Amino acid sequence: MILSKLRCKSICSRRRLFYPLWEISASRSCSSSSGIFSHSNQQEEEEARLQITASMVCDTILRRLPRWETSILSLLPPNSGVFHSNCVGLVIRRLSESNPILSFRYFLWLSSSSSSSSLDPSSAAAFLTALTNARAWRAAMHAICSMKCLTEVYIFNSFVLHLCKDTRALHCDENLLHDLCDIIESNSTSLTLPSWNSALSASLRIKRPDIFRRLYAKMIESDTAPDAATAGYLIRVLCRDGEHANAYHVLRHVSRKGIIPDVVSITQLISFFAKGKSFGHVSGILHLMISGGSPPDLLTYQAIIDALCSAGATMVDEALRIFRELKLKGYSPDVVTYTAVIDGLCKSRRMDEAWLLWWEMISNGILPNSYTYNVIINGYFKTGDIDRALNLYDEMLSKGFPASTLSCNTMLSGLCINGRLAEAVKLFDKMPTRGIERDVITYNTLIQGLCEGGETSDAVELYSSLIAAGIEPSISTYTPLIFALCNEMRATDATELVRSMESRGLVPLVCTNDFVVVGFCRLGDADNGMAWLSKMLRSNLKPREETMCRLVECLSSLGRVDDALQVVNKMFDIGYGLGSAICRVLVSKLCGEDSPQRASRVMEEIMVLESYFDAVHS
DNA sequence: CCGAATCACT
Repeated sequence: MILSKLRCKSICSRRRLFYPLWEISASRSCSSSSGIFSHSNQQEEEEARLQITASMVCDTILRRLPRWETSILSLLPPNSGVFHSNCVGLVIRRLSESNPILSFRYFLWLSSSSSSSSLDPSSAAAFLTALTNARAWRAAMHAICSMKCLTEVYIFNSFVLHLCKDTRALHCDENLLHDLCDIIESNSTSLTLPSWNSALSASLRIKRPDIFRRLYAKMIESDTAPDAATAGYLIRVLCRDGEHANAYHVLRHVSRKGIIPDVVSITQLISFFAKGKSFGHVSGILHLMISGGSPPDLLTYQAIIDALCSAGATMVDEALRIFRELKLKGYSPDVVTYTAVIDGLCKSRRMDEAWLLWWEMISNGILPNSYTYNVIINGYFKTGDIDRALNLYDEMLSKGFPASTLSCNTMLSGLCINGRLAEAVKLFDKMPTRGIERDVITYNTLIQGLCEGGETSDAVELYSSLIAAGIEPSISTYTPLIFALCNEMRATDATELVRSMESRGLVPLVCTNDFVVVGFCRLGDADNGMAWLSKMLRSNLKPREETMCRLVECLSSLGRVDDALQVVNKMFDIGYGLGSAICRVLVSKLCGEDSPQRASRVMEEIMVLESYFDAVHS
């Protein structure tokens, strides 16, 4: 509060306070030479007088009289030397020792009341050091800006280092680092490598890639050679901005010079490539780390194992291989590693192996946490082992892991897929009374359960309460509802929901369109079926073969042979064949009509197209 | 003292 007022005031009256560097050094050398040799009485008296004045100034300020700024001038006439650089230096140093904030207030007063005072380099250094130690960052930055020539390089570096370590301050005042960046950019004083790195790391911590880039550009411009830490930060900022390819290039580039960034940064990059299943890149980076003498750590392997486990059942064995290798190499997998592997096994429905690993983990002294419980409960539910799932859920609660939105979601889905709808609904109803928030997944899970259990109207009602609860629906909210409505001869209601989706900016799944087409066929509404099919084709969506067959069937049963043939043509365009069942329906339809010529023409056409299709595919 | 993991999605 006080500081911000002072800041405003000083911005209005920013004056040149200090002599250029050469003047200061000239006056210093002059006084020191006169100190050794002919020390005249006059000079001694002058110095004594300045010391007395300085003491008076300090006393006045430290007594904290409410308006010391005015009292000083009434106490001390200008010829007392109150603005003399020696006096100013003495005051600044004494105040800096006892109360840095008062020293800053004095500094501001000085700049607004005298245009001719100066601060010698050692006083300026003491002043800045005191402000730095007091974490008075704004004050220190203001002082640095006022002193056009920076005192000592190491003082500025120490200021930057300390400021950049103070993450809390950087978070509280979002512009702090930005303004520091301004100072660094406008200053010719170059920073040392550790200071550059700490500033880069700070801009990463407060999530300001823009500042990072400015700092990095200035660093390169100032000819400071980056080191491994710099490269690590650069890789991190590129990963954060989604420029993984560039991050990879940086890694390759610096590694050729023998620089290997820190494991954390490289792990972020590996994690990205692993999630994208670019395992070639992953192994390349691993080799680079090992040959560079900076071997991957547990979290690096964990990222790879996790990606392999999420990549599908075929990759789980590879994850297991790495997991075993990791243990042989002497790493101790932690609860996260075990959870990832157990999850992979659960997702591949290999519950026996998952259970073995669960016990291996416990016998290694690692206790399952809420994540571990959730993945294994989910696994047992998926494989239909409801009792074990329920037992483990109770065990989890008894171990002190509270029920959460996520664990309830797991339970809901487990109960639903095992046909225990009533219990799922009961759990859903109890959630708010137990203080557990329901999220979009909670609703989606139960909506899907109700739809699959034939309780479509309850599901639609649940959808309304989701909207009423102010929760934003997702694609998975609508998909099962639309599917169920189409199955239950309510295709028109389903299209209503498709429109709601689109009005919310949600793009329906391709199969959702298929459902709608089939839904209209069920109703015998071939016009709407055709309309939705052509909408799909216009949007470049590929309908399923089954969907198109249904429409052909529907059209022919209505006697609309021309339309049916049009759909058949589209099917051939896409590359679908024509099932013999559809052929029979079409032909019998045509033969049943009173135009045998047309029937034979159509048959011919079908045969030509079929043979064309076979030719293309053989 | 860092950078990790679990639920829904036909």
